[in-house]
Amino acid sequence: MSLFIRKALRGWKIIAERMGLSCMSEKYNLTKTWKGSKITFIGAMSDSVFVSMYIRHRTPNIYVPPGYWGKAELLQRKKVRRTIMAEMYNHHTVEKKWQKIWEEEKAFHTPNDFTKPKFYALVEFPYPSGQGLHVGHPRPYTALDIVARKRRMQGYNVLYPMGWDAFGLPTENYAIKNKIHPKEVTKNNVARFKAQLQSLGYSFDWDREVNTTDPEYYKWTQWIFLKLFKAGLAYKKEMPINWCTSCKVGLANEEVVNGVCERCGSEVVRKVKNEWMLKITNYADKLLEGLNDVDYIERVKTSQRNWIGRSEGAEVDFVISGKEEKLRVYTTRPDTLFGATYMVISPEHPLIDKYKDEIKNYDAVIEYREMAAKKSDFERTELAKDKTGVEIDGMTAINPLTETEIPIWVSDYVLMTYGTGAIMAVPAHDDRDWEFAKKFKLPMIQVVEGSEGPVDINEAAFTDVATGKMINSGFLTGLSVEEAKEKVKAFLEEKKIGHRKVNYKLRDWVFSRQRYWGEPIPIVNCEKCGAVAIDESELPLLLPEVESYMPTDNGESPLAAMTDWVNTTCPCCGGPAKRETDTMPQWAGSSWYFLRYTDPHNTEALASPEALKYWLPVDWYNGGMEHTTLHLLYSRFWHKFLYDEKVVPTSEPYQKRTSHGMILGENGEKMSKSRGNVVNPDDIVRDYGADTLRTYEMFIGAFDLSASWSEDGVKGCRRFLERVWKLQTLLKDEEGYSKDLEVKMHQTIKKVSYDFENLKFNTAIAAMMALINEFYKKNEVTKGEYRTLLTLLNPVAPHITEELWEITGGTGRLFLQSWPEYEEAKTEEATVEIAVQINGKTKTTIAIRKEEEKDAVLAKAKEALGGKLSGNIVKEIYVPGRIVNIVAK
RNA sequence: GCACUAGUGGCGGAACGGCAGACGCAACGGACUCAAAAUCCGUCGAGGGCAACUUCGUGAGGGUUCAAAUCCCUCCUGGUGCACCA
Repeated sequence: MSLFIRKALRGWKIIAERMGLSCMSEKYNLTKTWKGSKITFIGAMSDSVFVSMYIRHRTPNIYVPPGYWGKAELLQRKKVRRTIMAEMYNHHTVEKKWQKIWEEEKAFHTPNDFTKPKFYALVEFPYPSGQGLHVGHPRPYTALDIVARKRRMQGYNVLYPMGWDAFGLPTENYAIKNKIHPKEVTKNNVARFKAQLQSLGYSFDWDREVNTTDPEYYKWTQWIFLKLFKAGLAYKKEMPINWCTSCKVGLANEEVVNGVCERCGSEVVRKVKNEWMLKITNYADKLLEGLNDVDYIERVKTSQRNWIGRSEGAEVDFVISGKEEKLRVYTTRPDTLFGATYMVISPEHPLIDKYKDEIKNYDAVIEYREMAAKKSDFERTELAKDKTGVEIDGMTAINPLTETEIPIWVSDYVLMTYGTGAIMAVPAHDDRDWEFAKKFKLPMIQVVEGSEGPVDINEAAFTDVATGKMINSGFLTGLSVEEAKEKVKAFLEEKKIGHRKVNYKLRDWVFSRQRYWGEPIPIVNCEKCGAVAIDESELPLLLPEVESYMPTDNGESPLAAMTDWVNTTCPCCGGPAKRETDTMPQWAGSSWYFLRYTDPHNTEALASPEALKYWLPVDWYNGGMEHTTLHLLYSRFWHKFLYDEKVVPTSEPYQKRTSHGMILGENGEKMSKSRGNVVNPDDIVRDYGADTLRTYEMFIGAFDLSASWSEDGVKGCRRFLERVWKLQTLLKDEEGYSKDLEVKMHQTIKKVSYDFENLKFNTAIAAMMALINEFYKKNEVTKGEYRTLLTLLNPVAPHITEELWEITGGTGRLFLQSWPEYEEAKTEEATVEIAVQINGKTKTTIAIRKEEEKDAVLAKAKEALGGKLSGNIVKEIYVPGRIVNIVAK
């Protein structure tokens, strides 16, 4: 920045201050800079007016040096003042004023009035990160704030709460790095987040604020864990887990993203550790069935179904040649059993060790196993194209149907964690087996043909289940695939060589974390009694104060170093015992927080039965797509468990689930510090106001799709609100709607009401913009029209509309008014303009009354077409009130 | 690879069987200004015509229909999720 610009900037700032105007950030002084030889210099500004000046670079008569600012000031002062007084909206004062009033009047306090109809709106509570609020946060919050405000106006008792999902790694990592207690870090972050959210004017009931790190809260998280433990759903298991080399914690499968740690991005390796597990798989069917009774967007249901991954198949036992031993496989295609030409077991399969003496190439097999173990799950699954494997020398199996001897291979494309860790390979009808067989030149037998006859299985595997017909399959030949599946399953069961089996992709939830900043697991390990639950009366089991939050290299939690805390007595036998030092994952606290909101200060229970009965289920839950298979599934699992335990009255926690799209940077990329495209909501609130930010984020595009930020778009929304503000100058004394705008008013009420409930906020706002354009066209607006507009807009822009309501003499508070009603009959024009088409191409339009008969309309249409109509009329179509189409040859 | 989702002016997006481009942004022209900003009025998919008008146009190609951006089939491209799940 040149000295000249800097001086000029200072000059404008002084002028602005003298005029009693706040000054805009320097950022905006520099946004528009060079334009040909000009510098576009935006100097001081009022709260809304950019008082700017083009200074022709190096042109003395236009360049105004600081000494001449006096003159400029005079010019500016007169004009700007006038504009501001008469027309301009000061968001600073108005927003502050109403936020204060709402707080004092406890405007959005939610009574537990069990006699009124309820509406429970929920947004995912944020993780209070050190970065503060992201511009993406307000999108879902504003959306449901709109719905909540509208529902209040419609007479519902609305619960719209907010809280903090505050346990978690980033806080702990920050604490370690900066030597501040995580508790302090959390406190600061929460304070900042709260202030930021409050500056946006949300109608959250802050009386019900919850925080997962509050002992009064996590007491109940621990209580639920004890219930799970007592029900046998929490168990400890020695198992290979995903181990993050950097965080030194075990991760749930769901937390591993592309083979690296979701949190830190470090490599994830397999490591055997004794971990707490939750048996979510016990609820797989219930979680699946429950989806039929809820109103989730299809995308979410599909994701959950795919994640649970239920498949119906059969387990089949293959006899190992010359032994009693049987090799059990799981298959979804038992119908293709006649085509099984070899078997594959996973490198970790116990059969290998059991028969080590008989496997002639044992060393080669072990070498292969070690190679596979080095690979992370990511590599093992990623190298899809290039199959690897070793044939077991000295061991074969017998196909139970064909009784032929087939080889057994070891390959890492078979996973020990799914099914039985062994498969029968049918290369003719499975893509993976086909690739493997091609590579190792293994035989293929076609047992299914298409409806058109045989297909060439040398080209690709034939996997069409719908049209396939069995061939070369003994007693199955001639059947359809579905028939064959049934028949072979029955056969297997009859001969006791196999049985029906349902399998799931879903795995149990790894619940342990070797971390400090989480809920302590309320278990005591006794040498005599094993893992014993502590007594409920001892809850909450407080997180002890520690010096160091550093994870230990041996994978123990930092809590392990606290010997005073660790050493205790067994609640069962009274002997010496040690406390569990692992903590719970962040997902624990967020799995039930919506229950606590219903009765957040209850000390006797996680919430009173009355409150739960009244408020549940959550009527509308909005959150990110990224939580569909983690948080959303976990919390449904906990809820279903609590339902079985008769703690909660509903089997599903959320009646309706919607998802919002991401807000991307101005360049269309994800916002991130490294890309330098982060927008801070504080800046937008300061420069344009909370109402503008809210309006903009709702107007930015379809709610469920991602959208790119645009500062010009923000200005457009600001302009809209200012036009609403300035409408006061056109206000007429008349009540009610003027005749010529009556239809438009009813249409707008209908559209906005519908759109707010259907996530179409962008078109709702567009409709209101169109409405005020009508007022401006007429150059007047009646009181009735204006008040309806303000009411419709209030959920989106609560501050400015409340102020205008007061200015224009509205009684009481706007947010307490009832939602405008429309009459269906009045949403339609008496006369409509319809298109007249010839052969589907629009030629002209005609105006008709909507009740006019088809013949009359057609006659009118033909008259309007005049000479354009030629040839023989074949057909005449009239869609009432829509279109006339004349088909002519 | 599989699943889901999307592809429409200079841009964000409307319309989701019935007049494509609502609404907003940007741009351009005009009014007001010494000037600029702000504001207000106007133009704004492409081609052709002095004009009234006309032809073409919703990723590509086919199809269904009186009528397709919208429904069906094949393909291309982007986004998201999952990933050798037998």
